[in-house]
Amino acid sequence: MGKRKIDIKKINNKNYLKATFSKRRKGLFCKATDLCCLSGAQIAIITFSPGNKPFIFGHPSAETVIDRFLGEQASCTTDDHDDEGIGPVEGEDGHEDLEANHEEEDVGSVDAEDSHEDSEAHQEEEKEDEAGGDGEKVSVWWDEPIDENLGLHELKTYKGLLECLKENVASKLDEMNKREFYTKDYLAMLNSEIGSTSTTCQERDLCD
Amino acid sequence: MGKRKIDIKKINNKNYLKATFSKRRKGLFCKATDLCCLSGAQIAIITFSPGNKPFIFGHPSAETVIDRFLGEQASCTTDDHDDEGIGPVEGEDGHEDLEANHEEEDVGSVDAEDSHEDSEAHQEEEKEDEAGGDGEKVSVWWDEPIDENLGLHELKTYKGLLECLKENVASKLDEMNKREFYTKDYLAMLNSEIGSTSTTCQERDLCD
DNA sequence: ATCTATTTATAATT
DNA sequence: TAATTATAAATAGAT
Repeated sequence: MGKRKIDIKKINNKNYLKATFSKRRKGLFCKATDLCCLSGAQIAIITFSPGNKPFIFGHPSAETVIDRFLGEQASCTTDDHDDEGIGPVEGEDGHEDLEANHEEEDVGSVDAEDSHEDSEAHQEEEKEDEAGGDGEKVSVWWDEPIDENLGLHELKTYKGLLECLKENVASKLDEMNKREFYTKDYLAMLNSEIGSTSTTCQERDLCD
Repeated sequence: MGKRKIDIKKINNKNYLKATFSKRRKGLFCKATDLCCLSGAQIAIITFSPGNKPFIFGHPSAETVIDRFLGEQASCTTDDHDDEGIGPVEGEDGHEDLEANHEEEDVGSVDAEDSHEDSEAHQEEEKEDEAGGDGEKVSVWWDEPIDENLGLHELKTYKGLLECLKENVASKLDEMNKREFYTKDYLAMLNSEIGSTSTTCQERDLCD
């Protein structure tokens, strides 16, 4: 998908690696967003970059999906998970299916494509190298100031994101309620304000 | 990317929904595979289809990546995770970064694109609908019979997958060792045979 | 499931 | 590091 076909093998040039990872991770998250919006599927993507920084995508939230996964795994493994009942499904792919579920869950992919942040929230090895620019941060897009350089298009997108957020928050609270989730001060943050009405994240074209 | 541009909004037609989810999930996993192979990133993707069936992708394995994520979250949340210390990183995106890491981790994305299986392994609602064909299953591609309609190309791919598998299995065992993982009878299955040598999943073009 | 017509994603380049 | 552009890929619609 570029000016030239490339072999899918490890990139060694660091700059190229960095550029490629960035572009493709964005593309991957966009694809996930599209898939969520189109099908209403719940998706979580956890990536650790070559630099070992986490990039997370989730609808309705990464935790929700992960927990559901771990929960099902656990219930398959023993009878109730206790500590680390991680299970079978593996680094594979190649299932095929899809059922019904019209009505029930709508979409609402929450992710903010272009915002730069600085990294942190990790205790391991971190060695700055080169190609300065933006680090990253495990923070949330809705905390970012809005103004900046938002065009009409971005504003529509932002609106869509907020609608998705509302939906996600509602679902998350529901989830937390049911499973007595403890997500740090996440709850406190979300407690502030939220309605829980309609749905469908239609205006959401981060992937242009 | 089709004969016509479509709006990214909830699909209601069940057949179309099913077809679209299948195609796009495959595309998503392919993208993830490529990204893993190109950058050596660790990626886990958990999806619950509209029919609430799980489709998992992981390199080196979904559990490895999830566990790492939860571990880091936990260590950020309190000081050491105890039970469910899920944390902050949310349904967002928009980080930017990438470090060095030449040498260290090679790629080895294990997933089998085109293999059909039947679903099961879930206790919830399951209603067969229409558009017969392949159901799905939380089984593993390497259990599938090989012969079928494999062309030269597929065989090369398969070879690559097996190499990746070997690598992943080695890493998984290592992981299990370190963390006393209990993964159902997965262990038993893997115990059968495995070397642990080289690496790099070069022949891996499931995404044609 | 296969097959195109098109739309997207993205490798190179600036 | 953010554009631009030429191409390779992904996929919507149809078979």
